[in-house]
Amino acid sequence: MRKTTPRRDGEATRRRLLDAACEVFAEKGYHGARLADICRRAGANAAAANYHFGDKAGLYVEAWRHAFRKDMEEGFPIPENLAPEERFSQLIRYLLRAFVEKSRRGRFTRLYFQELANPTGLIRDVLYQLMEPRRMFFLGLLSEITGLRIEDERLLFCELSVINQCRAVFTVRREDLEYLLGQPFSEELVERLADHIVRFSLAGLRAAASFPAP
Amino acid sequence: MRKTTPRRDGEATRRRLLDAACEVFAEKGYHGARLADICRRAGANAAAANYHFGDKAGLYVEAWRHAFRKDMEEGFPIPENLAPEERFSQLIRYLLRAFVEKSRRGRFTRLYFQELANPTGLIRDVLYQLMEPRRMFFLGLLSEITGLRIEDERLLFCELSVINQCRAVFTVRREDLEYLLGQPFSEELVERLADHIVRFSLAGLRAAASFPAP
Amino acid sequence: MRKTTPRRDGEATRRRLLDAACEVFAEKGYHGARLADICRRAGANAAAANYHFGDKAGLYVEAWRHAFRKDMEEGFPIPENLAPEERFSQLIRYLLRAFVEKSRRGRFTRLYFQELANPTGLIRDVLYQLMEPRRMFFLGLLSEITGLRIEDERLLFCELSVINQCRAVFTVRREDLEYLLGQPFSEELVERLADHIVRFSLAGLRAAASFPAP
Amino acid sequence: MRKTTPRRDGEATRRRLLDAACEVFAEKGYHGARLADICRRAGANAAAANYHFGDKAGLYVEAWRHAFRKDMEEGFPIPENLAPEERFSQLIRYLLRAFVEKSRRGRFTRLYFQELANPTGLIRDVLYQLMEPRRMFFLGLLSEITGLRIEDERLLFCELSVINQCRAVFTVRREDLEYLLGQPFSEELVERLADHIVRFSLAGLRAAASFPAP
DNA sequence: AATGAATGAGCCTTCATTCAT
DNA sequence: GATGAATGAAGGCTCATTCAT
Repeated sequence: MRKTTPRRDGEATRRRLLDAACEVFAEKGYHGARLADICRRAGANAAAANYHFGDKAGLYVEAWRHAFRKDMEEGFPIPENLAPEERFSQLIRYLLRAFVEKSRRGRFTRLYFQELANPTGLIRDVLYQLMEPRRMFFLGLLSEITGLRIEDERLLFCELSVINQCRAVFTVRREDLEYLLGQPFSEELVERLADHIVRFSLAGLRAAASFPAP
Repeated sequence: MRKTTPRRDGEATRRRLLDAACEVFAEKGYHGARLADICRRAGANAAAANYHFGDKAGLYVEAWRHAFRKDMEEGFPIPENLAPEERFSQLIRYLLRAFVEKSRRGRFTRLYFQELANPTGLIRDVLYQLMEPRRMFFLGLLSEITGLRIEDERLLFCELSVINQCRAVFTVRREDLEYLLGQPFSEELVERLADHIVRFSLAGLRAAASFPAP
Repeated sequence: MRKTTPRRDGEATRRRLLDAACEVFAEKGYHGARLADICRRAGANAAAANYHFGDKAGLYVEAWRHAFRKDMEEGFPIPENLAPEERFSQLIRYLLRAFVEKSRRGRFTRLYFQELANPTGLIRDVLYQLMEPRRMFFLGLLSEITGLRIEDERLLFCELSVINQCRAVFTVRREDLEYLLGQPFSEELVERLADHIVRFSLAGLRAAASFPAP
Repeated sequence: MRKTTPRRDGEATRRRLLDAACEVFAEKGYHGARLADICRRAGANAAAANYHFGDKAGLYVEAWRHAFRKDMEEGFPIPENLAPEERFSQLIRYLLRAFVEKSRRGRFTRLYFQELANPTGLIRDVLYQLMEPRRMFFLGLLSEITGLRIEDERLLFCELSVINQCRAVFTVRREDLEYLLGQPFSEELVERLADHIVRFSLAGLRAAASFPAP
């Protein structure tokens, strides 16, 4: 059900701006993005962004919230009754597929990795606070697999190892990836890469867990 | 053999510019770096960079060559008679230490990871051609460990997995890293992280190798 | 008699806008004042000012009329049976106190001196025509004291001398005043300054009167 | 004597910019002045100001220094062997004449009163520190005349009274002045006004001095 | 009567680049 | 060989104003 009368179309413009901002920020990063581009893509005046969001930084933060909110509503579509390794496997696939998808969720994930690659510091609060549940979900999963406690440095190292393997797919230019792998980019390639990361990481996790704590 | 009389001290200025460029590009990335900063740090006029290298892109490419050349002359200081796993271990440590070091080699490594994080496309040739021997050295090592051939997709995936684990240290902001790991940054932390990556990756490599080819 | 039914509460909004405009214009001057600030302070939409008054200049003129009307209704609360020197003394004190007061009259006086400091030319008519009675009152007082006729250049010079001594209090930044006088601002300070201006000016008036006309 | 080779004409441009800045700032005040106007009037590119002075604020400060330096070099051309009242008289005339003059000194004085009318806070240091000798000169003169010590509040009040009488001439619009005085502006008018201020003030000074300290 | 939304003109500033010396 | 000087393009932002409802 929609509102009977979406107050004029301010809401619509705002949304178009946010959508455009997500796309452009995800594509070019914060500094690379041009406010004019975003407004043009949203079919709005160059001052529209400032009207709705105060300034570029404000738009960036709201774009994050926008992308994140949509994403969170969906949640991880992972059955809870599976073995942790299987859930891990599905999670990795889920993450990597987001890269290929043109969906809103893909956009969010790219936005996320852009911020990781070039931190602006603008959304530290949003990033940390809103990501915390996701991160805890992920750490919990790793904890189940390894038997290590969440505070254990070894577990946190593992988190880094897994996450950073995934990051590559989002931050390397497609043509560089193609060069490195010696084949054209394809959805199947991403699937096989996801398989690899799962195998590689599950073995790594076990090895890390079997090692004595520092 | 050198030229008998390097014209005036143009050579010296040029070198200072290259050194400064390496530092600044490594620190801020291509787009974040300001030509004026580089020239100031080199103790040269703001127009010096353009005079010597044509434009910003030219300076960037030459800075790469400069950093790379210096780095290559030194080569990997890894004894060849060790077991491949041990050489792998030393290599990872060598890479990560470069992050902490203020040395020229540290600068190069940071430059490298900056380009990975924000590819400019400007140094594709330099990157690929000049990196090839390094990359082959690394792939050869992985091949020795896994028994997989260099063309094998599984091996290339492994390369990605290992490299990208190392990338984090260079591209994540120090404060974010401290947040994620829940402890202050220190050289010892980097050492333990290197240990982790070695263990995690060696297990991952074995797992990847034991899997049937696609 | 009022209109029986002031259309809706348009009248109320209009008045709130005028009040807010007086305050902000008095505080920041014409160019320093932001239409948005005024509307916000009036609890109205940013377009309200233009709706009611056409544009910024229109609002300014009306704000003047508004402030002035209120002020005039009250009139100078100075007993007419006192000696002219005593009335002069009370008038000066009355003016300077307006600076300290948060009252409507204080607001008007600040508005007035703002216009003197940075003439906009927008309210020349209002300023001259509406101020004329006040000015005549003041000139009459000076005439009584000096015995000079109102058209006498010497009297007009005296008017300038007295008025401009008062201006300082309104147009100098409080911290500058504190610097110049070497003491913190206080109501007592203003009282003593008023005393000084009265003494200084009465002596000056006499001297001016005793001088031969040019 | 000039430098043999004024390095290119950078110095010249810089001076033209400063001259233009003095004029425009003196005319419109800091906020009213447009950087573009200044550069255009100096026959320079719109970015030239930023090249030479960093930003608008920097240009403003330097314009002050520029105007002030020239002014200071000349100094007050007042014979020291005259009676204090006579020196006072000459000083007041000197100040007011500056308004009429199109000379550099006139420009400086207008700049000064602009800042008084609309303090930017940017040149507080310049204003206070560099003005201090002038102010001390003036206070010393008032002290000689009144016999009051420089710290005496009564003397400081007198300073305000005299200075603020002079301010009017600089901050009131010429047409307003003509309206108030009922005659066209002329150099002779300014001379007579100066005479008046001298007489008015000397009487006021004596009166203030004869009054008991608070 | 009043407002949310949108716009466009104009401003300051940054930065790579060019030119004359 | 090197530089001081200067420039133009472009970006973000502010603010009064207008439009449709």
